[in-house]
Amino acid sequence: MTIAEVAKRYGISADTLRYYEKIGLIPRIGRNKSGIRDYTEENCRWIEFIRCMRNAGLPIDALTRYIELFQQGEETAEERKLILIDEKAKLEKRISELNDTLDRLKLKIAKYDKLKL
Amino acid sequence: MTIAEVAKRYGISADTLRYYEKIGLIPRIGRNKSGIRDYTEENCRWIEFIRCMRNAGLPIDALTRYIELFQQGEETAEERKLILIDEKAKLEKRISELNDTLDRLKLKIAKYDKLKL
DNA sequence: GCTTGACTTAGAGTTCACTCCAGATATTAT
DNA sequence: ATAATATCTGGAGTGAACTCTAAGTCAAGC
Repeated sequence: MTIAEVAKRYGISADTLRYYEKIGLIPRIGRNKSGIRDYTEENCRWIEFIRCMRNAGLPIDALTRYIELFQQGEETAEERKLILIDEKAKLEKRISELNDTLDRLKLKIAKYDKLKL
Repeated sequence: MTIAEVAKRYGISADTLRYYEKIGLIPRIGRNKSGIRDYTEENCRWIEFIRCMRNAGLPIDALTRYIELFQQGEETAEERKLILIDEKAKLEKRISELNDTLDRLKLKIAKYDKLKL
């Protein structure tokens, strides 16, 4: 799959795909004989996963580390799992904060309601 | 209250407090006769509110607009309420996305569990 | 009365996460 | 074969949200 196809599929620019590869946020993509990237389905699954995690605010450094370990093979599975557990805890905390802010927003709206607006 | 005291109270730098004032994210703070900011309790409540909302990702432009309207007086209450309702909807959507990502993270961790790690 | 330290302003600098550009090479259409 | 289009690389540029600097003012302590 070409970079343009993948870009379209996930709504990411080709520049961003190259950038993600450069910083190690997705694995190095294979090239054809003339040096042009050819994305596999597995590459696509990574891209989709990373997009989702980045969108939820997971830090780039945790994700690059995760990829790095993944590429080192099976013996890094435990460390990878620890990263996920750590990020899960942070995300739960974040969601809880957002829920608190949401409650506050609802309360403020309720005050405007009382003014019959 | 001086800028240093407020900065300490909310864990924000004095620079950030001046910056927030400059871009209209908090109201203009009154000065004493020698031009030095003197924060009232009401100013502090704004700062705390804005901090909380910014932390939840509410956009600066929505918040500056909210402040602007607030300073225009009671007749802007309805428009202010609409801003809050709009941001509440966006925040609910965001929380729901984060919950989806959290589920995905849990699922991935569960897979590592199955490998007895 | 002089130094020290907190404050003021305008504006420059920093970091992050892209986003764009220039120049080169490759593929596709005519 | 030529023109148009897509890709490559390294590196420069961008916008958001601060963060820092310089040069100056002011009150308090010695």
